Amino acid sequence: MTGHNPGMNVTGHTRRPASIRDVATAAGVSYQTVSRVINGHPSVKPSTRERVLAAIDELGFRRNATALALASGRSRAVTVLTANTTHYGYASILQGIEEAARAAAYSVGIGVLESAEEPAVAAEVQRAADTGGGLIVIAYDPAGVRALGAVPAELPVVGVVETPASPPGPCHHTPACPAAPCTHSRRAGRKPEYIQYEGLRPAHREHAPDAAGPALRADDGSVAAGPSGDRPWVWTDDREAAYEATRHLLSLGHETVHYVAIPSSTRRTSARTTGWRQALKEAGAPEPRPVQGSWGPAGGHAAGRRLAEDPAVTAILCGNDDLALGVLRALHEAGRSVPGEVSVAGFDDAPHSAYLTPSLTTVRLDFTGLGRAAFALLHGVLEESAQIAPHPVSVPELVVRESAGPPPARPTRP
Amino acid sequence: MTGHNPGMNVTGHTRRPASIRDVATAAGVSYQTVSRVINGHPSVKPSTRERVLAAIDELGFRRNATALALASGRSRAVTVLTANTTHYGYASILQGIEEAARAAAYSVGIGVLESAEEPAVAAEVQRAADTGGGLIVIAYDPAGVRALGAVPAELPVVGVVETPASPPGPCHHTPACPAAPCTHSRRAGRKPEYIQYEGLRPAHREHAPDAAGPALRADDGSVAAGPSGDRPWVWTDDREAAYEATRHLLSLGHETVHYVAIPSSTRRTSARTTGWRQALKEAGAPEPRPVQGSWGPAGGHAAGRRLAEDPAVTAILCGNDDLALGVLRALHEAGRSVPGEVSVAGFDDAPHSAYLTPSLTTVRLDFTGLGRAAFALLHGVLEESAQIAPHPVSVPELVVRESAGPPPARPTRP
DNA sequence: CTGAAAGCGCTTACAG
DNA sequence: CTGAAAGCGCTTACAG
Repeated sequence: MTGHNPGMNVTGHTRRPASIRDVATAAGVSYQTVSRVINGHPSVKPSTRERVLAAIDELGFRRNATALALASGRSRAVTVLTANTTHYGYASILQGIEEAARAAAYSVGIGVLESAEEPAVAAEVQRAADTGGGLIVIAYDPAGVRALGAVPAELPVVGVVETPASPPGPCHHTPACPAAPCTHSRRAGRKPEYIQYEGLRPAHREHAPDAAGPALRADDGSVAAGPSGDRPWVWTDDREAAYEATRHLLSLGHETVHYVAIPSSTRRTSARTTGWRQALKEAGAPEPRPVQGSWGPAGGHAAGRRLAEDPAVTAILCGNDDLALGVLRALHEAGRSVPGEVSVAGFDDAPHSAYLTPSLTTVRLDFTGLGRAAFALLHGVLEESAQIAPHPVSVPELVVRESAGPPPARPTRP
Repeated sequence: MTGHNPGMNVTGHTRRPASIRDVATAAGVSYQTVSRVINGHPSVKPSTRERVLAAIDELGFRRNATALALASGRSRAVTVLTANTTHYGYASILQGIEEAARAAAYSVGIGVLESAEEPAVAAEVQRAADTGGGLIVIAYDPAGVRALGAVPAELPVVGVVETPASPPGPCHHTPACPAAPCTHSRRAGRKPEYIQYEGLRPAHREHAPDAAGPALRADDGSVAAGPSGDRPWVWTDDREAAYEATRHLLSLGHETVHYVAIPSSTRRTSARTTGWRQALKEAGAPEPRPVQGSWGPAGGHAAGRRLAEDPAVTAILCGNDDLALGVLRALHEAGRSVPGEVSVAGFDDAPHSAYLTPSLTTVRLDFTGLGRAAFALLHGVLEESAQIAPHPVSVPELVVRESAGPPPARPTRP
């Protein structure tokens, strides 16, 4: 009886939850035997196992997760570090992680990166590290990228990244470290989809302390040094998706396609921007300057106002659906009809996009699948026994709706 | 050296994080003294405190949260139980909770109630209880309401509820339990907003084991037996907000207002439905049957199609903005102009609502403020020292935009 | 197959 | 003001 937590109250009901000692007493065995039973240890006589199980049931025993974590050093917990929890993509990734974590009996915590400043990010990473378990960081923005970089090497982490550090290609297994398994890039269908690189298991880290491990060695033998360092990651091929969307707009007859960009995770140009640019180049279309947007509709609205002033603009690709919503609104305010005069396409296929007027042509991305894949990867790093089942993430898919069509019959440009 | 966690690696760097014993050795004191320093205990000689602090800094010591939780029984953690993490209201409440929790150095976990079936809900509550700390349950739907009801009495929990169990009114302090403080209902401004009832602190629970504690005794002395039982809760006054929105539509000249409902948290009619009905009654307007919707735009679309067929319908209030989006789309498909022929109003003021065409008249609700308030309340229950600062949640506010206007000059009804 | 010991990293009384 | 002891509820070797 420690005073602050008496075992019983006046009515004689147990107050403090039953411990393995309570179960042991009830079953007439030592508490070590109870431990064996709850851990599925094979060497327990069936009859005593029965008695223990009965006692567990009777007392409503639940193993104390805190004590388990302290004694064993493992914690069956994952915390998600992210700059945002409400935008469609972020929220869906979080949802996918939670789903998979729940299925694996992991608890999931979240930590929001409110600032992208280095000290604040470091503090948030520390906080997450303090709670124990593994980390998943959504590195779609500068705060996330910095957080991923600030994770101490000994912590198990997987990044959800915008672009892998190295061009995707088959892994080169390093003979020097035979114990480090390497998951080859997996592609579902023809198109590149997402690639899982399995990081080195903690036990083998010491064999390959250099920044770019074997999993990061690209096709051509060059060593990548991207934002995600040597940590395992998952991603969707945004570049490819933007490429397809731009080609679709071009195929409708537009001379070129303007682009309203989401903020990039790094100083360099984003994957979506790259894909858009590539399609333009291949088609020999003029390449307008991308308009910088934000994440929300307000940014799209501002960008749309500027674009609406230029009569030469007949097609606009937006970095996400919220941006597209703002663009649509700005075009409406400017009296330019969609898709009659201007075509608009988005990115993500957020839940509201199908119900807009006009409904939005966009690219569907499987964010929840991405979240599940991220967890599966982390799970594999955390538990030797957990096998990383190939976790399919569906390929980005162009969804054609009302907001994009052929350009005006008689071009408005002089 | 336990084998699975050696203190050092080959290069001589510390692998295992520093413990208070390491700090004690470095500072030349006992580890109990280190404990005193990190806990801000007053009786430590300034000079030794200095030395300890220096050692802490040098070793990069961070107190192990798991050990702290096990030894002290307190855990500075909150887990949020919710049926959904992506809808605007739910996601925003979660955001508010996380914000406040982070400021208080609490970790936040989430558990999704995927099913509303009793066994699944109970299992999820158990899982959340296992992780330790306090609970916040979003009880806007049957799954959440059941979860709130399934929380064991000894666990600290606050509910975010649709409607308080009893009509809001001043608390009746119970002289029999003088130690149980009771926070009086707080109103910001004229309109009812949200009320915080502070539950009994754990230490005093035994004095009032009856289901309805003093905090639940309503104005008239009747004892409430609502969905949230005797737990503290927070809420926004949806009834009042729906009442105002309906009155606004009526004031525009509509003969009556149709209603597309979100699912209710209980079998009884929802707070929003009640407010709508009350406004109609007061105005002597005919009361159409509410159309049952879901949470998303698809439900609104289905409801909108039916309402579009009835030429007598000139005004539609929707249970949330996503529903309104679907209704808007259905009206457009049916060739009925908004607001020319039909007026539409939503609920929530989701981020996209201002950018729709027509932009949506709606009621702005402060969900993040509600989340912060929920955490503040829990914090007060968890820590004697934590003072529950009056945590203002802004009053629901009608936002008038383009989607609602006067009815057609010549009524379309026969 | 099962029990007794030591330990995970802390805190909380209890001594001095 | 500071140290030595016992304990939180488990697990992991170590005996038998």
